[in-house]
Amino acid sequence: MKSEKISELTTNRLSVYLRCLNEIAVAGAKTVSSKALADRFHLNSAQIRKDLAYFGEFGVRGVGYYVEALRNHLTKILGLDRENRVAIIGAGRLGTALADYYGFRKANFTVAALFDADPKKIGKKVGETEVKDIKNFAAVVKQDNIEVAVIAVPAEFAQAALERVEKAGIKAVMNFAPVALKTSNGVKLKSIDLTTSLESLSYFLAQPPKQSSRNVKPKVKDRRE
Amino acid sequence: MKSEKISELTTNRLSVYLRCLNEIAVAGAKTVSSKALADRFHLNSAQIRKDLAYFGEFGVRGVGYYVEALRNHLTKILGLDRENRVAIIGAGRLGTALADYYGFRKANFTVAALFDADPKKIGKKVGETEVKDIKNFAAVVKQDNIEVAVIAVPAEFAQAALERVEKAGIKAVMNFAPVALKTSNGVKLKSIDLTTSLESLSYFLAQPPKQSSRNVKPKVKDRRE
DNA sequence: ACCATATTGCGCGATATTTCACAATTTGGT
DNA sequence: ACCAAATTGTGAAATATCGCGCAATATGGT
Repeated sequence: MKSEKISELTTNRLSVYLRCLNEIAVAGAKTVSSKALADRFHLNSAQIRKDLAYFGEFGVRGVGYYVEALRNHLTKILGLDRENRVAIIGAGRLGTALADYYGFRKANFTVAALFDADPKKIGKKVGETEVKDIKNFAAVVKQDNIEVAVIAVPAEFAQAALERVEKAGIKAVMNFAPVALKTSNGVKLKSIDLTTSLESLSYFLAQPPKQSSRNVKPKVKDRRE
Repeated sequence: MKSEKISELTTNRLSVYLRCLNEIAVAGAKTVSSKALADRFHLNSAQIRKDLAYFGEFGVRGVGYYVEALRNHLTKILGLDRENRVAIIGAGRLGTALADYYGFRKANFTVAALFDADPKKIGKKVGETEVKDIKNFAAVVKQDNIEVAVIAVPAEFAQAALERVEKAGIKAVMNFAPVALKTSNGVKLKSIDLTTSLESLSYFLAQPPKQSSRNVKPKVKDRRE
Protein backbone atom coordinates (compact mmCIF):
# COMPACT_ATOMS: atom_id res chain seq x y z
CA MET A 1 0.00 0.00 0.00
CA LYS A 2 1.38 3.37 -1.05
CA SER A 3 0.12 6.77 -0.20
CA GLU A 4 0.43 8.32 -3.61
CA LYS A 5 -2.41 10.27 -5.07
CA ILE A 6 -4.87 8.03 -6.84
CA SER A 7 -5.56 8.73 -10.45
CA GLU A 8 -9.11 9.14 -11.63
CA LEU A 9 -8.52 6.35 -14.10
CA THR A 10 -7.98 4.11 -11.12
CA THR A 11 -11.10 5.18 -9.25
CA ASN A 12 -13.16 4.71 -12.39
CA ARG A 13 -11.87 1.19 -12.65
CA LEU A 14 -12.56 0.50 -8.99
CA SER A 15 -16.18 1.25 -9.71
CA VAL A 16 -16.15 -1.20 -12.57
CA TYR A 17 -14.48 -3.86 -10.44
CA LEU A 18 -17.06 -3.45 -7.74
CA ARG A 19 -19.88 -3.87 -10.21
CA CYS A 20 -18.26 -7.01 -11.46
CA LEU A 21 -17.72 -8.37 -7.96
CA ASN A 22 -21.39 -7.92 -7.28
CA GLU A 23 -22.20 -10.11 -10.25
CA ILE A 24 -19.67 -12.67 -9.16
CA ALA A 25 -21.05 -12.69 -5.63
CA VAL A 26 -24.52 -13.35 -6.97
CA ALA A 27 -23.12 -16.20 -9.05
CA GLY A 28 -21.84 -17.64 -5.78
CA ALA A 29 -18.07 -17.73 -6.16
CA LYS A 30 -16.11 -17.18 -2.96
CA THR A 31 -12.83 -16.04 -4.49
CA VAL A 32 -11.76 -14.48 -7.74
CA SER A 33 -8.34 -13.95 -9.31
CA SER A 34 -7.14 -10.78 -10.95
CA LYS A 35 -6.83 -12.79 -14.12
CA ALA A 36 -10.48 -13.85 -13.99
CA LEU A 37 -11.50 -10.25 -13.42
CA ALA A 38 -9.28 -9.03 -16.21
CA ASP A 39 -10.89 -11.42 -18.63
CA ARG A 40 -14.23 -9.77 -18.03
CA PHE A 41 -12.97 -6.44 -19.28
CA HIS A 42 -10.35 -5.47 -21.77
CA LEU A 43 -7.80 -5.21 -19.04
CA ASN A 44 -4.47 -6.49 -17.96
CA SER A 45 -4.48 -8.41 -14.70
CA ALA A 46 -1.48 -6.50 -13.38
CA GLN A 47 -3.48 -3.34 -13.76
CA ILE A 48 -6.17 -4.68 -11.49
CA ARG A 49 -3.71 -5.88 -8.89
CA LYS A 50 -1.97 -2.54 -8.93
CA ASP A 51 -5.21 -0.60 -8.63
CA LEU A 52 -6.20 -2.63 -5.61
CA ALA A 53 -2.75 -2.53 -4.07
CA TYR A 54 -2.97 1.25 -3.72
CA PHE A 55 -5.46 0.66 -0.93
CA GLY A 56 -4.15 -2.42 0.82
CA GLU A 57 -3.14 -6.01 0.39
CA PHE A 58 -6.52 -7.53 -0.17
CA GLY A 59 -5.43 -10.61 -2.03
CA VAL A 60 -3.94 -13.93 -1.00
CA ARG A 61 -1.13 -15.36 -3.10
CA GLY A 62 -2.05 -18.54 -4.80
CA VAL A 63 -5.72 -17.95 -4.07
CA GLY A 64 -6.89 -14.60 -5.35
CA TYR A 65 -9.31 -12.19 -3.69
CA TYR A 66 -12.16 -13.08 -1.39
CA VAL A 67 -15.19 -11.73 -3.18
CA GLU A 68 -17.17 -10.59 -0.16
CA ALA A 69 -14.21 -8.99 1.58
CA LEU A 70 -13.08 -7.15 -1.52
CA ARG A 71 -16.59 -6.00 -2.17
CA ASN A 72 -16.75 -4.47 1.29
CA HIS A 73 -13.39 -2.82 0.89
CA LEU A 74 -14.28 -1.26 -2.44
CA THR A 75 -17.65 -0.11 -1.17
CA LYS A 76 -15.94 1.66 1.68
CA ILE A 77 -13.13 3.07 -0.47
CA LEU A 78 -15.61 4.51 -2.95
CA GLY A 79 -17.66 5.96 -0.13
CA LEU A 80 -20.75 4.03 -1.15
CA ASP A 81 -21.48 3.06 2.44
CA ARG A 82 -22.56 6.58 3.28
CA GLU A 83 -25.41 8.58 1.81
CA ASN A 84 -24.50 11.34 -0.64
CA ARG A 85 -27.12 14.04 -0.87
CA VAL A 86 -27.54 15.57 -4.30
CA ALA A 87 -29.09 18.73 -5.69
CA ILE A 88 -29.97 18.85 -9.36
CA ILE A 89 -29.91 22.22 -11.06
CA GLY A 90 -32.14 22.45 -14.08
CA ALA A 91 -35.61 20.92 -14.19
CA GLY A 92 -35.66 20.41 -17.93
CA ARG A 93 -35.89 17.06 -19.59
CA LEU A 94 -32.49 15.87 -18.45
CA GLY A 95 -32.80 17.19 -14.92
CA THR A 96 -36.17 15.60 -14.33
CA ALA A 97 -35.05 12.33 -15.89
CA LEU A 98 -32.06 12.27 -13.56
CA ALA A 99 -34.25 13.11 -10.58
CA ASP A 100 -35.76 9.68 -10.66
CA TYR A 101 -32.89 7.80 -12.21
CA TYR A 102 -32.49 4.54 -10.41
CA GLY A 103 -28.70 4.53 -10.70
CA PHE A 104 -28.46 7.34 -8.16
CA ARG A 105 -30.08 5.25 -5.50
CA LYS A 106 -27.89 2.27 -6.29
CA ALA A 107 -24.80 4.37 -5.66
CA ASN A 108 -26.35 5.61 -2.42
CA PHE A 109 -27.04 9.05 -3.84
CA THR A 110 -30.24 10.71 -2.67
CA VAL A 111 -31.72 13.41 -4.85
CA ALA A 112 -32.68 15.84 -2.13
CA ALA A 113 -33.62 18.86 -4.22
CA LEU A 114 -34.29 20.05 -7.75
CA PHE A 115 -33.83 23.66 -8.81
CA ASP A 116 -34.76 25.87 -11.71
CA ALA A 117 -34.90 29.55 -12.51
CA ASP A 118 -38.07 29.37 -14.60
CA PRO A 119 -41.11 30.58 -12.59
CA LYS A 120 -43.29 28.26 -14.66
CA LYS A 121 -41.37 25.25 -13.35
CA ILE A 122 -40.85 26.33 -9.76
CA GLY A 123 -43.36 24.71 -7.44
CA LYS A 124 -44.16 21.80 -9.75
CA LYS A 125 -43.57 18.30 -8.48
CA VAL A 126 -41.23 15.84 -10.12
CA GLY A 127 -41.83 12.50 -8.51
CA GLU A 128 -41.42 13.17 -4.80
CA THR A 129 -39.49 16.40 -5.00
CA GLU A 130 -40.78 19.86 -5.68
CA VAL A 131 -38.87 22.16 -8.03
CA LYS A 132 -37.34 24.95 -6.00
CA ASP A 133 -36.22 28.44 -6.94
CA ILE A 134 -32.51 28.52 -7.72
CA LYS A 135 -32.27 31.71 -5.69
CA ASN A 136 -32.73 29.63 -2.55
CA PHE A 137 -29.96 27.26 -3.52
CA ALA A 138 -27.45 28.11 -0.82
CA ALA A 139 -30.05 28.03 1.94
CA VAL A 140 -31.44 24.66 0.87
CA VAL A 141 -27.97 23.21 0.54
CA LYS A 142 -27.15 24.19 4.06
CA GLN A 143 -30.42 23.06 5.53
CA ASP A 144 -30.55 19.79 3.64
CA ASN A 145 -26.93 18.85 4.05
CA ILE A 146 -26.30 18.62 0.33
CA GLU A 147 -22.80 17.76 -0.81
CA VAL A 148 -23.13 17.08 -4.52
CA ALA A 149 -24.55 19.21 -7.30
CA VAL A 150 -25.60 18.08 -10.73
CA ILE A 151 -25.65 20.73 -13.43
CA ALA A 152 -28.30 20.00 -16.03
CA VAL A 153 -28.91 23.42 -17.50
CA PRO A 154 -28.29 24.71 -21.03
CA ALA A 155 -24.65 25.37 -21.85
CA GLU A 156 -24.91 29.13 -21.61
CA PHE A 157 -26.05 29.02 -17.99
CA ALA A 158 -23.73 26.31 -16.78
CA GLN A 159 -20.81 28.45 -15.68
CA ALA A 160 -23.09 30.68 -13.63
CA ALA A 161 -24.67 27.61 -12.08
CA LEU A 162 -21.26 26.26 -11.19
CA GLU A 163 -20.28 29.49 -9.52
CA ARG A 164 -23.41 29.47 -7.46
CA VAL A 165 -22.70 25.90 -6.47
CA GLU A 166 -19.17 26.74 -5.42
CA LYS A 167 -20.34 29.72 -3.43
CA ALA A 168 -22.64 27.43 -1.51
CA GLY A 169 -19.61 25.43 -0.44
CA ILE A 170 -20.22 22.32 -2.51
CA LYS A 171 -17.08 20.41 -3.44
CA ALA A 172 -18.32 17.76 -5.86
CA VAL A 173 -20.09 18.61 -9.09
CA MET A 174 -21.29 16.63 -12.03
CA ASN A 175 -21.88 18.58 -15.20
CA PHE A 176 -23.97 17.54 -18.19
CA ALA A 177 -23.86 20.82 -20.07
CA PRO A 178 -21.75 20.66 -23.22
CA VAL A 179 -19.31 23.34 -22.24
CA ALA A 180 -15.89 23.52 -20.60
CA LEU A 181 -16.36 24.84 -17.09
CA LYS A 182 -13.76 26.44 -14.88
CA THR A 183 -13.72 25.34 -11.28
CA SER A 184 -12.03 27.01 -8.43
CA ASN A 185 -9.57 25.06 -6.39
CA GLY A 186 -10.57 22.08 -4.31
CA VAL A 187 -13.78 21.52 -6.23
CA LYS A 188 -14.10 18.23 -8.07
CA LEU A 189 -15.86 18.54 -11.39
CA LYS A 190 -16.86 15.58 -13.45
CA SER A 191 -18.33 16.27 -16.86
CA ILE A 192 -20.35 14.05 -19.12
CA ASP A 193 -20.33 15.64 -22.52
CA LEU A 194 -22.53 13.79 -24.94
CA THR A 195 -21.69 16.11 -27.81
CA THR A 196 -17.99 15.46 -27.51
CA SER A 197 -18.55 11.73 -27.30
CA LEU A 198 -20.70 11.82 -30.41
CA GLU A 199 -18.25 13.92 -32.34
CA SER A 200 -15.45 11.60 -31.37
CA LEU A 201 -17.47 8.71 -32.78
CA SER A 202 -18.09 10.75 -35.87
CA TYR A 203 -14.35 11.22 -36.27
CA PHE A 204 -13.92 7.49 -36.22
CA LEU A 205 -16.48 7.09 -38.99
CA ALA A 206 -14.99 9.87 -41.04
CA GLN A 207 -11.50 8.41 -41.01
CA PRO A 208 -10.54 5.99 -43.76
CA PRO A 209 -10.69 2.86 -41.58
CA LYS A 210 -7.30 1.49 -42.56
CA GLN A 211 -7.20 -0.50 -39.30
CA SER A 212 -8.38 -3.86 -40.56
CA SER A 213 -5.56 -6.19 -41.53
CA ARG A 214 -2.90 -5.91 -38.90
CA ASN A 215 -5.28 -4.75 -36.24
CA VAL A 216 -5.61 -8.26 -34.89
CA LYS A 217 -2.83 -7.51 -32.46
CA PRO A 218 -2.94 -9.64 -29.31
CA LYS A 219 -0.63 -7.10 -27.61
CA VAL A 220 -2.24 -7.41 -24.18
CA LYS A 221 -0.80 -10.54 -22.76
CA ASP A 222 -3.67 -11.54 -20.52
CA ARG A 223 -6.45 -11.24 -22.97
CA ARG A 224 -5.28 -13.89 -25.42
CA GLU A 225 -6.26 -17.44 -24.79
CA MET B 1 1.64 17.00 -39.99
CA LYS B 2 2.40 13.45 -38.94
CA SER B 3 0.60 10.29 -39.80
CA GLU B 4 0.60 8.75 -36.35
CA LYS B 5 -2.56 7.34 -34.94
CA ILE B 6 -4.61 9.99 -33.22
CA SER B 7 -5.45 9.46 -29.58
CA GLU B 8 -9.01 9.69 -28.44
CA LEU B 9 -7.97 12.34 -25.98
CA THR B 10 -7.02 14.42 -28.97
CA THR B 11 -10.27 13.91 -30.86
CA ASN B 12 -12.24 14.76 -27.73
CA ARG B 13 -10.35 17.99 -27.47
CA LEU B 14 -10.88 18.77 -31.14
CA SER B 15 -14.57 18.66 -30.45
CA VAL B 16 -14.13 21.09 -27.61
CA TYR B 17 -12.00 23.39 -29.74
CA LEU B 18 -14.61 23.44 -32.46
CA ARG B 19 -17.33 24.34 -30.01
CA CYS B 20 -15.18 27.18 -28.77
CA LEU B 21 -14.40 28.39 -32.28
CA ASN B 22 -18.09 28.58 -32.98
CA GLU B 23 -18.52 30.89 -30.04
CA ILE B 24 -15.57 32.97 -31.12
CA ALA B 25 -16.90 33.20 -34.66
CA VAL B 26 -20.22 34.45 -33.34
CA ALA B 27 -18.35 37.02 -31.28
CA GLY B 28 -16.82 38.22 -34.53
CA ALA B 29 -13.09 37.64 -34.14
CA LYS B 30 -11.24 36.73 -37.32
CA THR B 31 -8.24 35.04 -35.76
CA VAL B 32 -7.46 33.35 -32.49
CA SER B 33 -4.21 32.25 -30.90
CA SER B 34 -3.59 28.93 -29.22
CA LYS B 35 -2.94 30.90 -26.09
CA ALA B 36 -6.34 32.57 -26.23
CA LEU B 37 -7.98 29.20 -26.79
CA ALA B 38 -6.02 27.62 -23.96
CA ASP B 39 -7.20 30.28 -21.56
CA ARG B 40 -10.77 29.23 -22.19
CA PHE B 41 -10.12 25.72 -20.92
CA HIS B 42 -7.74 24.30 -18.39
CA LEU B 43 -5.24 23.62 -21.10
CA ASN B 44 -1.74 24.30 -22.17
CA SER B 45 -1.40 26.17 -25.44
CA ALA B 46 1.23 23.76 -26.70
CA GLN B 47 -1.30 21.00 -26.33
CA ILE B 48 -3.69 22.77 -28.63
CA ARG B 49 -1.05 23.51 -31.22
CA LYS B 50 0.07 19.92 -31.12
CA ASP B 51 -3.44 18.56 -31.46
CA LEU B 52 -4.04 20.70 -34.50
CA ALA B 53 -0.64 19.99 -36.00
CA TYR B 54 -1.54 16.31 -36.34
CA PHE B 55 -3.84 17.30 -39.15
CA GLY B 56 -1.99 20.08 -40.91
CA GLU B 57 -0.38 23.44 -40.48
CA PHE B 58 -3.45 25.53 -39.98
CA GLY B 59 -1.85 28.39 -38.11
CA VAL B 60 0.17 31.38 -39.17
CA ARG B 61 3.16 32.32 -37.10
CA GLY B 62 2.84 35.65 -35.41
CA VAL B 63 -0.89 35.68 -36.17
CA GLY B 64 -2.63 32.60 -34.86
CA TYR B 65 -5.42 30.62 -36.51
CA TYR B 66 -8.06 31.98 -38.84
CA VAL B 67 -11.28 31.19 -37.06
CA GLU B 68 -13.41 30.42 -40.09
CA ALA B 69 -10.76 28.31 -41.79
CA LEU B 70 -9.99 26.33 -38.67
CA ARG B 71 -13.65 25.80 -38.04
CA ASN B 72 -14.05 24.32 -41.48
CA HIS B 73 -11.03 22.10 -41.04
CA LEU B 74 -12.21 20.76 -37.72
CA THR B 75 -15.72 20.20 -39.01
CA LYS B 76 -14.32 18.14 -41.83
CA ILE B 77 -11.82 16.27 -39.66
CA LEU B 78 -14.53 15.30 -37.21
CA GLY B 79 -16.79 14.22 -40.02
CA LEU B 80 -19.49 16.68 -39.05
CA ASP B 81 -19.99 17.75 -42.64
CA ARG B 82 -21.70 14.49 -43.47
CA GLU B 83 -24.86 13.04 -42.04
CA ASN B 84 -24.45 10.18 -39.57
CA ARG B 85 -27.52 7.97 -39.38
CA VAL B 86 -28.23 6.54 -35.96
CA ALA B 87 -30.33 3.73 -34.57
CA ILE B 88 -31.23 3.76 -30.91
CA ILE B 89 -31.79 0.45 -29.20
CA GLY B 90 -34.05 0.63 -26.20
CA ALA B 91 -37.20 2.73 -26.12
CA GLY B 92 -37.16 3.24 -22.38
CA ARG B 93 -36.81 6.59 -20.73
CA LEU B 94 -33.25 7.15 -21.82
CA GLY B 95 -33.77 5.90 -25.36
CA THR B 96 -36.80 8.06 -25.97
CA ALA B 97 -35.14 11.08 -24.42
CA LEU B 98 -32.17 10.60 -26.72
CA ALA B 99 -34.46 10.17 -29.71
CA ASP B 100 -35.33 13.81 -29.66
CA TYR B 101 -32.20 15.15 -28.07
CA TYR B 102 -31.21 18.29 -29.89
CA GLY B 103 -27.49 17.64 -29.57
CA PHE B 104 -27.71 14.83 -32.09
CA ARG B 105 -28.90 17.18 -34.78
CA LYS B 106 -26.24 19.72 -33.96
CA ALA B 107 -23.57 17.08 -34.56
CA ASN B 108 -25.29 16.15 -37.82
CA PHE B 109 -26.58 12.89 -36.40
CA THR B 110 -30.02 11.80 -37.60
CA VAL B 111 -31.96 9.42 -35.42
CA ALA B 112 -33.33 7.19 -38.14
CA ALA B 113 -34.80 4.39 -36.06
CA LEU B 114 -35.70 3.35 -32.53
CA PHE B 115 -35.88 -0.28 -31.48
CA ASP B 116 -37.20 -2.28 -28.59
CA ALA B 117 -38.01 -5.89 -27.78
CA ASP B 118 -41.11 -5.15 -25.72
CA PRO B 119 -44.30 -5.80 -27.74
CA LYS B 120 -46.05 -3.12 -25.69
CA LYS B 121 -43.62 -0.52 -26.99
CA ILE B 122 -43.29 -1.67 -30.58
CA GLY B 123 -45.43 0.37 -32.90
CA LYS B 124 -45.72 3.36 -30.62
CA LYS B 125 -44.52 6.70 -31.89
CA VAL B 126 -41.78 8.71 -30.23
CA GLY B 127 -41.78 12.11 -31.83
CA GLU B 128 -41.48 11.37 -35.53
CA THR B 129 -40.16 7.84 -35.33
CA GLU B 130 -42.04 4.66 -34.66
CA VAL B 131 -40.58 2.09 -32.29
CA LYS B 132 -39.54 -0.95 -34.32
CA ASP B 133 -39.08 -4.57 -33.36
CA ILE B 134 -35.45 -5.31 -32.56
CA LYS B 135 -35.77 -8.48 -34.60
CA ASN B 136 -35.83 -6.38 -37.73
CA PHE B 137 -32.69 -4.53 -36.75
CA ALA B 138 -30.34 -5.82 -39.43
CA ALA B 139 -32.88 -5.28 -42.18
CA VAL B 140 -33.64 -1.72 -41.15
CA VAL B 141 -29.98 -0.90 -40.79
CA LYS B 142 -29.33 -2.02 -44.32
CA GLN B 143 -32.32 -0.31 -45.81
CA ASP B 144 -31.89 2.92 -43.91
CA ASN B 145 -28.15 3.19 -44.29
CA ILE B 146 -27.52 3.33 -40.57
CA GLU B 147 -23.92 3.56 -39.41
CA VAL B 148 -24.15 4.29 -35.70
CA ALA B 149 -25.95 2.44 -32.93
CA VAL B 150 -26.81 3.75 -29.50
CA ILE B 151 -27.35 1.17 -26.80
CA ALA B 152 -29.85 2.36 -24.22
CA VAL B 153 -31.06 -0.91 -22.74
CA PRO B 154 -30.70 -2.30 -19.22
CA ALA B 155 -27.24 -3.57 -18.38
CA GLU B 156 -28.15 -7.23 -18.61
CA PHE B 157 -29.24 -6.93 -22.26
CA ALA B 158 -26.46 -4.67 -23.44
CA GLN B 159 -23.96 -7.30 -24.51
CA ALA B 160 -26.59 -9.10 -26.58
CA ALA B 161 -27.58 -5.79 -28.14
CA LEU B 162 -23.98 -5.07 -29.00
CA GLU B 163 -23.58 -8.41 -30.67
CA ARG B 164 -26.65 -7.85 -32.76
CA VAL B 165 -25.31 -4.47 -33.75
CA GLU B 166 -21.98 -5.92 -34.75
CA LYS B 167 -23.63 -8.64 -36.76
CA ALA B 168 -25.50 -5.99 -38.70
CA GLY B 169 -22.13 -4.56 -39.75
CA ILE B 170 -22.20 -1.39 -37.68
CA LYS B 171 -18.78 -0.05 -36.72
CA ALA B 172 -19.56 2.78 -34.32
CA VAL B 173 -21.47 2.25 -31.10
CA MET B 174 -22.33 4.43 -28.18
CA ASN B 175 -23.27 2.63 -25.00
CA PHE B 176 -25.17 4.01 -22.03
CA ALA B 177 -25.65 0.76 -20.15
CA PRO B 178 -23.57 0.57 -16.98
CA VAL B 179 -21.62 -2.51 -17.96
CA ALA B 180 -18.28 -3.29 -19.57
CA LEU B 181 -18.94 -4.52 -23.09
CA LYS B 182 -16.64 -6.54 -25.27
CA THR B 183 -16.39 -5.48 -28.87
CA SER B 184 -15.00 -7.44 -31.71
CA ASN B 185 -12.22 -5.94 -33.72
CA GLY B 186 -12.66 -2.84 -35.81
CA VAL B 187 -15.74 -1.72 -33.92
CA LYS B 188 -15.50 1.58 -32.07
CA LEU B 189 -17.30 1.59 -28.78
CA LYS B 190 -17.79 4.69 -26.72
CA SER B 191 -19.38 4.26 -23.33
CA ILE B 192 -20.99 6.80 -21.08
CA ASP B 193 -21.25 5.26 -17.68
CA LEU B 194 -23.10 7.45 -15.27
CA THR B 195 -22.71 5.02 -12.40
CA THR B 196 -18.95 5.00 -12.67
CA SER B 197 -18.86 8.78 -12.87
CA LEU B 198 -21.01 9.05 -9.79
CA GLU B 199 -18.97 6.56 -7.84
CA SER B 200 -15.81 8.35 -8.77
CA LEU B 201 -17.30 11.55 -7.36
CA SER B 202 -18.30 9.62 -4.29
CA TYR B 203 -14.71 8.50 -3.87
CA PHE B 204 -13.62 12.11 -3.90
CA LEU B 205 -16.09 12.96 -1.16
CA ALA B 206 -15.13 9.95 0.91
CA GLN B 207 -11.45 10.81 0.92
CA PRO B 208 -10.11 13.06 3.66
CA PRO B 209 -9.67 16.13 1.44
CA LYS B 210 -6.12 16.94 2.44
CA GLN B 211 -5.60 18.85 -0.81
CA SER B 212 -6.17 22.38 0.36
CA SER B 213 -2.99 24.20 1.34
CA ARG B 214 -0.38 23.46 -1.27
CA ASN B 215 -2.90 22.70 -3.96
CA VAL B 216 -2.61 26.21 -5.32
CA LYS B 217 0.06 25.03 -7.73
CA PRO B 218 0.38 27.17 -10.86
CA LYS B 219 2.30 24.33 -12.54
CA VAL B 220 0.76 24.90 -15.96
CA LYS B 221 2.69 27.77 -17.40
CA ASP B 222 0.01 29.17 -19.67
CA ARG B 223 -2.80 29.38 -17.21
CA ARG B 224 -1.25 31.81 -14.79
CA GLU B 225 -1.40 35.50 -15.59
C1' DA C 1 14.71 48.41 -44.45
C1' DC C 2 14.87 47.26 -39.72
C1' DC C 3 13.43 45.99 -35.31
C1' DA C 4 10.18 44.66 -31.62
C1' DT C 5 6.38 41.77 -30.81
C1' DA C 6 3.38 37.93 -31.43
C1' DT C 7 2.76 33.32 -32.18
C1' DT C 8 3.29 28.84 -34.55
C1' DG C 9 5.42 24.07 -35.12
C1' DC C 10 8.10 20.96 -33.08
C1' DG C 11 12.19 18.43 -30.78
C1' DC C 12 12.97 16.89 -26.45
C1' DG C 13 12.63 16.11 -21.72
C1' DA C 14 9.13 15.38 -17.95
C1' DT C 15 5.07 12.90 -16.15
C1' DA C 16 1.66 9.59 -16.10
C1' DT C 17 -0.02 5.18 -17.06
C1' DT C 18 0.28 0.55 -18.46
C1' DT C 19 2.48 -3.83 -18.95
C1' DC C 20 6.05 -7.17 -18.01
C1' DA C 21 8.32 -10.36 -15.32
C1' DC C 22 9.46 -12.54 -11.24
C1' DA C 23 10.18 -13.54 -6.23
C1' DA C 24 7.09 -14.66 -2.51
C1' DT C 25 3.17 -17.29 -0.85
C1' DT C 26 -0.56 -20.38 -0.46
C1' DT C 27 -2.94 -24.67 -1.64
C1' DG C 28 -3.54 -29.36 -2.72
C1' DG C 29 -1.83 -33.68 -4.18
C1' DT C 30 1.31 -37.51 -3.27
C1' DA D 1 7.52 -33.30 4.12
C1' DC D 2 7.90 -32.07 -0.56
C1' DC D 3 6.70 -30.49 -5.03
C1' DA D 4 3.75 -28.48 -8.76
C1' DA D 5 0.38 -25.14 -9.75
C1' DA D 6 -1.85 -20.84 -8.90
C1' DT D 7 -1.69 -16.25 -7.99
C1' DT D 8 -0.38 -12.00 -5.55
C1' DG D 9 2.43 -7.64 -4.96
C1' DT D 10 5.73 -4.88 -6.98
C1' DG D 11 10.17 -3.02 -9.16
C1' DA D 12 11.48 -2.02 -13.60
C1' DA D 13 10.67 -1.44 -18.58
C1' DA D 14 7.64 0.19 -22.05
C1' DT D 15 4.18 3.43 -23.73
C1' DA D 16 1.47 7.27 -23.82
C1' DT D 17 0.61 11.91 -22.90
C1' DC D 18 1.90 16.42 -21.74
C1' DG D 19 4.60 20.75 -21.21
C1' DC D 20 8.90 23.59 -22.08
C1' DG D 21 11.71 26.24 -24.78
C1' DC D 22 13.09 28.01 -28.90
C1' DA D 23 14.01 28.66 -33.94
C1' DA D 24 11.16 30.21 -37.62
C1' DT D 25 8.18 33.48 -39.43
C1' DA D 26 4.50 37.01 -39.92
C1' DT D 27 2.96 41.83 -38.71
C1' DG D 28 3.15 46.58 -37.69
C1' DG D 29 5.55 50.61 -36.33
C1' DT D 30 9.29 53.76 -37.26
